[in-house]
Amino acid sequence: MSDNEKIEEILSRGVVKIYPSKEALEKVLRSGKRIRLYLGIDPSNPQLHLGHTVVLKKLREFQNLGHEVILLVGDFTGRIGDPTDKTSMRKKLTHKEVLENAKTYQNQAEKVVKFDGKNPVKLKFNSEWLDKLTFNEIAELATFFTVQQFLERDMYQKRIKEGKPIGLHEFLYPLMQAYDSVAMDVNMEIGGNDQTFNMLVGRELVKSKLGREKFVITVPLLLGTDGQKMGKSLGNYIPLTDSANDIYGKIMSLHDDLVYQYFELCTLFPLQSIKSLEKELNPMDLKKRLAFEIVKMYHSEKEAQKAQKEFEKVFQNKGLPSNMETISCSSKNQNIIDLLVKNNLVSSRSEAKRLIEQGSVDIDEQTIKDFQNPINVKNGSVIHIGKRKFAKINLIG
RNA sequence: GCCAAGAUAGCGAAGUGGUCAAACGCACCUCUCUGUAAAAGAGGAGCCGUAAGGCUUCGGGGGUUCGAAUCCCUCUCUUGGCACCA
Repeated sequence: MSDNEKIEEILSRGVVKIYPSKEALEKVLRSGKRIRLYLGIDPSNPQLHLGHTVVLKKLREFQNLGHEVILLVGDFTGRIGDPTDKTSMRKKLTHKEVLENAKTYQNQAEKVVKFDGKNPVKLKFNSEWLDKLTFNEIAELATFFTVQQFLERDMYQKRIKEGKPIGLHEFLYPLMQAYDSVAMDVNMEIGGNDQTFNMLVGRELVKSKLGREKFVITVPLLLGTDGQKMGKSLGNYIPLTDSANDIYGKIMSLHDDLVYQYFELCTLFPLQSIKSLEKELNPMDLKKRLAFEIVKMYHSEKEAQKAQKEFEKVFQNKGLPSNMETISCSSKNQNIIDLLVKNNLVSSRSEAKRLIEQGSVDIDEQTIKDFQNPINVKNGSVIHIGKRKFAKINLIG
């Protein structure tokens, strides 16, 4: 692929919008100029999930082209709390916690961007300059914007309509984020679609203070595995720290019509190949391919193969997993409820009964229907609860 | 400081004296089916008890009542409006 083709792909794949325009940015990139760009990250939640990788991947592409990439830890802004997620008032992190979180973040992000070798990503903290600002300077920054400009933001409009509060400090947040761009003297910022407003405020400020352009690229927010907005309460995201088997399984639980999007946004698979695969394979096989690719990225090819075999074995062929928990019991005759509760396979006796009544507990392929009669177990018997819980019995004594 | 509204299960949100272990939606769990931990369909969802039944839950505490998520008092917190800002 020529550089120009690369640029074209970078500016179109997994991009929602480029400000001021794709053409303008393209021109700069083609000129061969090395630009400085950054991504801001939130240090209060260092647990990365697949959604975060979309923007990191974009960052990596620019890194590969030789541009200067900064990962900015928002240790200062984190204290204020981005109004974008209003519900959780963040607790103030200590400097030590911030450093630890940043490290955790870095360890996970390392799967996507490089922090070593030539042209490594630089890590910065915005408290470095935001801590030093005086009230005087803050007030001066504020003169560049009007209340109307800020109120135009959808979210605020919505809250006004609903009679919900808007904290004054929430107006300060975009301002601080904007100042980051000035302080680092960047040419570009990349962020999720939800950050558009904040990033554009930065663009304004760079224009006013430095008298030049700051480009902004917004990338799409990855939808959760169920096709809804990814969210904590929905339990529909995939943490990068998940085991290979879990990532594989969670991808397999993806809605069929999200598969292409995940390929596009989460893998390095060439778009053309995805399109042709889409025609060749049935949705399940295509999804398996996707799961494989993603596990490969965050674990290894070997792990991916293992995860795939395991999935086929356990879920497609209803077999037993290769590794399962072992529980010890001392007698052949067991009360099934006691056995489940004692070994923490279920959380309460009521739950155990419920599961048995629903026919979800098997021992050696035999469904347990009655929780009153004692059951017979052998050494090596396998208890299977629901879809995913397995335990092997180790008979002692 | 004053006035008002509100606090219900993981989240959102009904319920305004007994039929409320608490509707509904989302998430969750199970089963059936299948091409998958997909979709679809069916069911479940406090705890203890084989069961009958019992016990603990609707911000905290106290009260009224045969009986309270529901009424009263009080406290805490959230929010809106007003006032103060000499």
